[in-house]
Amino acid sequence: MPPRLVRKAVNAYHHGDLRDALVQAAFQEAEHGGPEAINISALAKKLGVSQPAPYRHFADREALLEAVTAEAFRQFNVILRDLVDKPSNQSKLSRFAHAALAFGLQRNGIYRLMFASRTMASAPKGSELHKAAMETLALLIESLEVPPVGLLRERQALKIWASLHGLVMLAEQGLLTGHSASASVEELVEDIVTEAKLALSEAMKAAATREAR
Amino acid sequence: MPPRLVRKAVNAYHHGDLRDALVQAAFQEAEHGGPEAINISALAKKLGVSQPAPYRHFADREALLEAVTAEAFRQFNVILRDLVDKPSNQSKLSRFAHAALAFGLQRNGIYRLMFASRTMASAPKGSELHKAAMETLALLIESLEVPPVGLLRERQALKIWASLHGLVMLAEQGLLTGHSASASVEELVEDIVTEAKLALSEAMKAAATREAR
DNA sequence: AGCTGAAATTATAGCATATTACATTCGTAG
DNA sequence: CTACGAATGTAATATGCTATAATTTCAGCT
Repeated sequence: MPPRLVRKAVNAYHHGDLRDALVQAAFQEAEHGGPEAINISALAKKLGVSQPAPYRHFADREALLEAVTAEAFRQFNVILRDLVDKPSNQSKLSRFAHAALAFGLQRNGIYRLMFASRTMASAPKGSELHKAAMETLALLIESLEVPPVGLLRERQALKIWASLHGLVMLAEQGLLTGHSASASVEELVEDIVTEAKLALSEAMKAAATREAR
Repeated sequence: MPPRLVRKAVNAYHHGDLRDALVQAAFQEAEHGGPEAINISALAKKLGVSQPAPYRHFADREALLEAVTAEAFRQFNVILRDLVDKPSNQSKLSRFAHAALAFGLQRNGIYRLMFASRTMASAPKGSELHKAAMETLALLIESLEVPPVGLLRERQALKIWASLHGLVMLAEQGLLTGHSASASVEELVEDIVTEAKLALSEAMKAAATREAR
């Protein structure tokens, strides 16, 4: 990220830092209504500038969404980083999982922007956005608290990530309320964590055995 | 579904069965470009009717999407049903998983319509759409090939569904390509199936023990 | 033959994205 | 301290899509 100079200029004509204001305002909109709720015209009106003004800072709507998504990942990663670093009697993985779930469910609009819009999908592999998402994965891997053994950790992490992400998505879509009284999402997450730990230790054992041959 | 009478009338003014034609055409569009690609005006032009004509059959764009999504679930369920019924030397679950993954990746646009658009999320619990989705879950449960023990099957099924779904979504978003040469999606699915079977048999054993006390 | 309702049509409103041409301000080099 | 160019804003406008209103066409019934 280029460290965009923040200008203090507060006068009628020049906004001062429209770019940042747009990202913040768009973030708020997405928080409630998801990606669809981000409306350039409405944002411009809200910030007291003309409709075309935002286009001075973003090539198109998609570019704004990209910036907002990057900001979202930054916030998400900060939450997870704090949580992985903080000592606790629960396992790091368990805390990671529940935090990710909570974020996904409570900050639903933002989550969809991050993981269920075309924005991420069209972000090239080396982009800031993609790197931010990979940072999330790195945090998950760290939360596994096992030494690197080949690609084993990465692989387990991907499966856990998929599980958690899928759970959030299905819950959002109202698809978890199976036939009768079904398990709560929280219980399912706890299950996932437990099973993942089991699978991980099994895999580590197997790897150690192969090593010792 | 009411069995909508299909009118043969083929004349310049009345289309004959515009409703169905719209659903089919919209399905095709979604297949390539996803939900966003469904454009009422364009569909009308393509089918040779005026722009407002579709509104005779669908209250708004969302209603059309809903119908297309229902059709998508119908097709998905047919595929899965065939596959679960057909005898094979692989496990039903394994075939289910790979088929679901293939559908999700190859028929990406349709899959997003089904699982990653607001359409499903806003479908009420008793709606045709919701029931169609629950049918998918029922098929997954069936593919587990275990007797019903409390809500154990359902719970496991939900976790597997979440894993598979999450995997498809992450793959679509280009988020599975971890650091170095990462595992292929197919391998991850196979892992998931294996771990699920293990967890399931463990859970069954535990349940049997509780029972015997 | 004429009535009626379903299914179209034409015309039009409204809104959002985006572009173009013009205006204003800011920082800075002379 | 002033002139100038880059940055940032405005006004006006084109385009595209959703949606509604008023009107027309046509098939089937009586």
